[in-house]
Amino acid sequence: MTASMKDVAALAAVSIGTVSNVLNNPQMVSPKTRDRVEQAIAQLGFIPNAPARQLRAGRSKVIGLVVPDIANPFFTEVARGVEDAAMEAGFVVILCNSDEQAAREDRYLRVLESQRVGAILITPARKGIKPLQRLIANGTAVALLDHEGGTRDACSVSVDDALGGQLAASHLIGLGHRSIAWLAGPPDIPQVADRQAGILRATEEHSVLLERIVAGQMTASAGDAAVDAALARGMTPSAMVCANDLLAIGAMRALMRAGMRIPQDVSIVGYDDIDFAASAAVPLTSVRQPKYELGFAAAQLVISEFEDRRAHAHQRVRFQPQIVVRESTGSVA
Amino acid sequence: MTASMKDVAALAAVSIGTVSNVLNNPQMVSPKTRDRVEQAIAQLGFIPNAPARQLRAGRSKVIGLVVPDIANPFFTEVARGVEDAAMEAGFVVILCNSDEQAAREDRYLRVLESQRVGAILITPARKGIKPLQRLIANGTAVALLDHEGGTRDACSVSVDDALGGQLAASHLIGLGHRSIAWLAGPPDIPQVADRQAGILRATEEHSVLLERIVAGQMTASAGDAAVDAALARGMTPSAMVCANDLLAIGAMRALMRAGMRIPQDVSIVGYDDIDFAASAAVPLTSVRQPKYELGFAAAQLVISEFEDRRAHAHQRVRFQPQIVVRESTGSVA
DNA sequence: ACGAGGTTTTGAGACGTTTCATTACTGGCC
DNA sequence: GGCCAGTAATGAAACGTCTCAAAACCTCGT
Repeated sequence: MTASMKDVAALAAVSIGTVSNVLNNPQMVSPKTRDRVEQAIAQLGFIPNAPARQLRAGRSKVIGLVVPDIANPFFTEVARGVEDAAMEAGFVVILCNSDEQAAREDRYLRVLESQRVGAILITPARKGIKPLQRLIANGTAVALLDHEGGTRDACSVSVDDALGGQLAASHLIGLGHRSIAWLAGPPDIPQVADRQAGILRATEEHSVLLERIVAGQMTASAGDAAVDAALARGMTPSAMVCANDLLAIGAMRALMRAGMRIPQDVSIVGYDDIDFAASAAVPLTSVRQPKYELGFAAAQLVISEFEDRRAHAHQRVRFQPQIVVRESTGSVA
Repeated sequence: MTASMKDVAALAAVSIGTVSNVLNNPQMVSPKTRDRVEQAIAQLGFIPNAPARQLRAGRSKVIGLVVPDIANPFFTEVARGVEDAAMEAGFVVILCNSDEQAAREDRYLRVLESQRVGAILITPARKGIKPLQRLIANGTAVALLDHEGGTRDACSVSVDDALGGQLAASHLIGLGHRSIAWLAGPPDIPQVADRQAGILRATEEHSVLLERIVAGQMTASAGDAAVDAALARGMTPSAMVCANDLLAIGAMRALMRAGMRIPQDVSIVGYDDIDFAASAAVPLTSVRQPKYELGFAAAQLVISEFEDRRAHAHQRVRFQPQIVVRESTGSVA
C-alpha cells in the first residue's frame, strides 16, 4: 500500500542503504544519484515510516506532556509553547491529562515509556518524582513544569510566585493602601503559599494591616462567598489581592453587591491575567505569568538534552511574572 | 538497558513466541507457563516496545488531533473528551495546532502519516479534505470535528449551530421581545452564518424587528466597539443575541456605559457558555454546546473504525446545543 | 504399547529503518 | 597501463514484535 524505502530503491535502481543516505546524509551521496533518488521519492509519494525509525533508534522524537488539566488556561498556554518548540525541532507532542490523580499519572507514564518517547515534560501530581527515576535512568530527557526542581536529575522550569505576590502587594502599597485583604485559596496549593509569602515580604517593611481570607476553591463563586462572609463580619480593607483571577471576579461581584465601587472604594488585584481579566466589567489589574514562554523554554530544554545528552547540564529556569495594571486598582481615597 | 521479550523469554525458559502469546492471547497458553512468564515480566519490569509493535502492525493506536487552536476554550474541552475516550481504549493523543494555516495543517498531516497513526480527528483549515484523501486511502480512520461532512469517506461530528441560533432567538421571543439585535461576527465564519440562519428561522414566524450588527472579530473589544457604534446611530433593541460570549461581554460593557441596565433595559444572550459566562457581572444567558461529548464521540467513532474497518459505516453525528438561562435575559418591560 | 486427536510450544521470517564494514568505482600520477 | 587514494554505493545485520506453519507434548481409548 504505502511505499517504503525498498520501493524507492528499486525505482531509482539503487540500494536501500543509498536511499537512507539521501535522507540522512545527503552530502555523502553523489548529486547524480541523489537527484534520481529524490525523484523516485517524489514520484512514489514516499513518507518515512517513523515507527521503524524509532525501533532502530531505540527512542523517538516525541515529547510526552503530562499536565493536571489542559482545560486550565494556564496549561493551555503552556501547551502551545511546548508544541511550537516541538514542531520547530521536528518533535511531536503527546498530550496527557493527569487530573492530579496519581493513578492516572502512573498509567500515562507507563504508556509514555512504552512509546519510548524521547522526552517528558511533567507537572507532577505528587511531591516526589519517584516514578520518573526509572525513565530518567533509561535515558529519557525529563523536565519539571511549573514545579521547582526537587532533584538534580532533571531540569525544571517555573515562575516565581513569591515575586508575583510581592509585585501585587507593592503595587497597592505604592498607591497608598495600608489596609489590604489577601484572598487566599486552599493553603495546600504550593502556588498559593508562595504568593502569600511574597505578599508578606512586601508588606513587612511598611505598616500595613493585612487581613487574610481563605476561599475553599479557586473559583469565582468561592471567592464571592468568602468575601461575602468577610464583609458580614465587618472587614473593610481599601484593597484586596486575590490568589487568582477567578477569585478576584467573585470578590468583585460580592463587593459590588454590597454597594462598593471598584476601584474608588476598593482596589482589586488578581493573579494569572486570564484572557477574561481585560474584559471584565471593571478591567482587572492582574499578575501575568509568561505561560507560553514557560512551555517553550521547557520544551527546548528537553530537546537539547535529547539531542546531546553529554553536553547537557540540568538547570532550573525561573521566570519572572509581571503586573498588568488596569482599571480595578487606584490610589487610596 | 530496557528489557525486551527476549529477556523475558530467557528468564522464563520459554520461547519468544510464547511470551507474545501471554501478552496477546493469554487463553492459549497453559496456566503454568503463563504464571512463569508473568512473573518474569514483573521481575524484569518489562514494558512492551510500542514502536516495534507498530512497525509490525503497520499502524499504531495513536489519534492525531488537529485543531485550529487548543487555547480556544471550545477545542480545549473537545480535546479533553477525545483524550478520555482515547485513554479508555488504550490510545494516545498527538496534539496538533493548525492555527488555521493550511501550511501548518499540511505539515502536521505529513507528520501524522509518517507516524502511521491509526486515526485522525481534524477541524480542517480549508473547505475540502483533499489532503486527507490519501490518508483515508491508506486506511487511516478519519473523522471531521465540528465540521459537517462534505464527504462520504469519513465520519463527521458537529453541533447544530442553526438550532442554537434558533434557541437563542426563540427564548427572547418567548419573553416578549419584538425588537432584537443580532451581533454577528465575520460572516465568512461558517458557524456565524449558521447561527444567523437559525435566528432568521425563529424570527420569521413572528413580526420581529431584527437588526444586524457586524463585529470585525469575535472578541470582547470588537463587540464593545460595534455596539457603541450601533447605539450612536440610534439603535434601541430590547434584546440582543451575540455570536459568542466574548462579543456578549463587550456588548454588555458598551450598554452599561450608555446607562442601560441588563436585563431591565436590554436582554442579552451569548453563545458558547464559556466558563466565564456564569461569573460575569451579570451572569450571562448563553447557548451551550456539548463540547466534551463532541470530542468523546468523535474519538469513539474513529476508534471503532480502527478496530473493525469492515463493520464500520461512516456516519454524521450532530449534537444539539442547549440554552442556559441566567440573569442577563428577562421579560420585555 | 500405540496411535489419534487435541492442546501447547517453538522457530523462523517479516515489518522498514539505520549502520558499518566491504566492495566498486573514479581520477590522477608515475 | 598500472596503482593509489579517495569517494560512492552496496549488502547484511540488527532493532523488538507478531504470525503462522510445524513440531512437541499430552490424554485417551483400544
